[in-house]
Amino acid sequence: MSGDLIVPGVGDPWPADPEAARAVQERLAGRVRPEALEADAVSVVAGLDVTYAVDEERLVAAAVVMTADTLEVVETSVVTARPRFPYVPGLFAFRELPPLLEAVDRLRVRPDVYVCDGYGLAHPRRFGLACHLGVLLDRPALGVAKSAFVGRTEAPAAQRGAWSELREGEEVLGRALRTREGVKPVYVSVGHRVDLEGATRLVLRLTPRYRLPEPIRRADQLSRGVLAGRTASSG
DNA sequence: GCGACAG
DNA sequence: ATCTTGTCGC
Repeated sequence: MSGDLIVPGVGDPWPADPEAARAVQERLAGRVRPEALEADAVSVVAGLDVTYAVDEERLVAAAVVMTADTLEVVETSVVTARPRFPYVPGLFAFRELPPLLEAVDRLRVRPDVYVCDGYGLAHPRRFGLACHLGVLLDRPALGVAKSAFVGRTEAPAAQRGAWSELREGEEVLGRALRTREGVKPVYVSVGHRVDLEGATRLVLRLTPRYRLPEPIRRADQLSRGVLAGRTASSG
């Protein structure tokens, strides 16, 4: 069932170059299965993020599990690794996925949704990091990016909650969502087993104060802290 | 061909 | 992404 999946690990294949990586994306893209997500019913989420060292010789992946209602941290995990793939726009899942999957694997609590820092379907081959992670785990996942990569969008209204479609021609790839009044929007897209409306509403639940979803912010802080040599803190 | 290009 | 403090504004 999973024998042909590209999963990191001893003996598992991993694309050696961009061409092979793109082929992997094109093949796995067919496995993405959007489905309705009842955002208000989500109780536990995991925010994922990766921080790089200056020279990019080392990277730190972090997973922060939080309750969706009170945004309390339930569990965290951190994995340090060396990148297995160069950074290429559209292919960074091949850099971040190995340590992220390891971090996810170490969690004892299974979150309802994985919130990724990057794109889902809003990707050149419709298979961004959120799709890749979601498909490999066959679990709900969505992507939240800080800038646009593919597609075009009109600026959403200034108030929090306003959004506009991110589209390429007639194809809707995601939404530019205003999570804070008057602040630059974030780009939300479907990863796996969620829909755009549900993803949008969940992201709004996770952004009561800052521009980025709290789980992603916490994962970012955690990975940065570890990379900087700071020990696990409680803040 | 040229520029732009998630993190 | 990363290098980096204070500062202006709601």
